[in-house]
Amino acid sequence: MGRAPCCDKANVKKGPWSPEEDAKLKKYIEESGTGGNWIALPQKVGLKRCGKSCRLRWLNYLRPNIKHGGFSEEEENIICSLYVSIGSRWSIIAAQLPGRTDNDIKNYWNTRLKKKLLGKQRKEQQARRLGCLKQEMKKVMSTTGTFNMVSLSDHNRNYNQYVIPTHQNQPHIPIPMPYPAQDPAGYMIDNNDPIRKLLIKLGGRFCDDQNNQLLVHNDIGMSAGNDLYCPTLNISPTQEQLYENSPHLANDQYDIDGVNNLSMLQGLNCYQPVHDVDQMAYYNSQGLDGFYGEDNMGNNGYTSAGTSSVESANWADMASLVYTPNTVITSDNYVPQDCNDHQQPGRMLKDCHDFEGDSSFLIM
DNA sequence: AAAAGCGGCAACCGCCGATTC
DNA sequence: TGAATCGGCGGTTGCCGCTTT
Repeated sequence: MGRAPCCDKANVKKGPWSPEEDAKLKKYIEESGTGGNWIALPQKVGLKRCGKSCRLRWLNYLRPNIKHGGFSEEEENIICSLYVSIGSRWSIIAAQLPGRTDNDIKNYWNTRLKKKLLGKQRKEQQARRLGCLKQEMKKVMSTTGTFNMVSLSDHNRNYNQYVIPTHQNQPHIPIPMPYPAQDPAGYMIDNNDPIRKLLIKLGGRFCDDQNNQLLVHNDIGMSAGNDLYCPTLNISPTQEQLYENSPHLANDQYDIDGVNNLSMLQGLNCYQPVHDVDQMAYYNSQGLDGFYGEDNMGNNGYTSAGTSSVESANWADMASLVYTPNTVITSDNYVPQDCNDHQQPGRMLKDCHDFEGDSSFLIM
């Protein structure tokens, strides 16, 4: 048996709200409240609207202290940081930005931030390719004394195989972003950082929380963002042990069946906040290689549906902006737990192929 | 000047969990 | 206990205004 509709669709007005409707709804709610029943509200107010529509209008537009547009740089940073950490949980992100609605943030991300990030990525990639092309031309000229397009394309093809890894060749092992190593003046989050607090609340732990490093064993099929794990130990706790360490995982509102919790936590590991959008792109200058270029499906940066790669970017794609496999392991980001010595300072993370398929990860 | 294309954003849709009966 | 109902959420749609051709 299907679910009954919340309202009589035939007698309900749709589309943009008129100022009169806004005024009616606002006046009623300010004087009488919602009464805890949105479905019955339109009739009381005298509106031919669906209750859900009233709720949405109130929450997204009419309620007091709503801010529209003009996102500050700080707000952008928070959105980006949280997006790569917890994905498209707009209501949670909105809760960290007073006056902002989840709808606003979602729209802002989809129309501005996503493109801003990927657009910068593409520019850098093009500049890099151009530089390499020039180098190759010089090299060919200096060795052969002459130059033709055939030799260039041969060189360039080899070069591309190295520089632009296909999805198939990309290792699936991210690493803590080496902020202190690469940026000594880097942004260090302290215990009062609101994002840190939020992520801890959601079940994450930080590497400086040394007494409470939390290992999560993911033996459940990985979904979006499944690349995000930091292999650490060969022995992983059971889910019961996990919940024992972190009971809120077992009973908070996000714990649906264990799968969601863990997939959510996959985005929380190695969490580092970003200063700004530019910095995100900077630290991941190779994170989207192949994204705009020809991928191993021969899509030339476009999906078969004709959607641009910008549009098809998903949570995992964005997360890859933060966790780059080409990160060099340093003494600062080296995870001390034994990984059969695969993670050694001086090695690049992409060399740690043996860990593909390992399903343990550490919340850093 | 008009048509086409594009981007931004408000609003809708449908699913899911919680609550009520 | 399970069906009905509601609230909340994220994804998607479609309108509208601006820009480009």
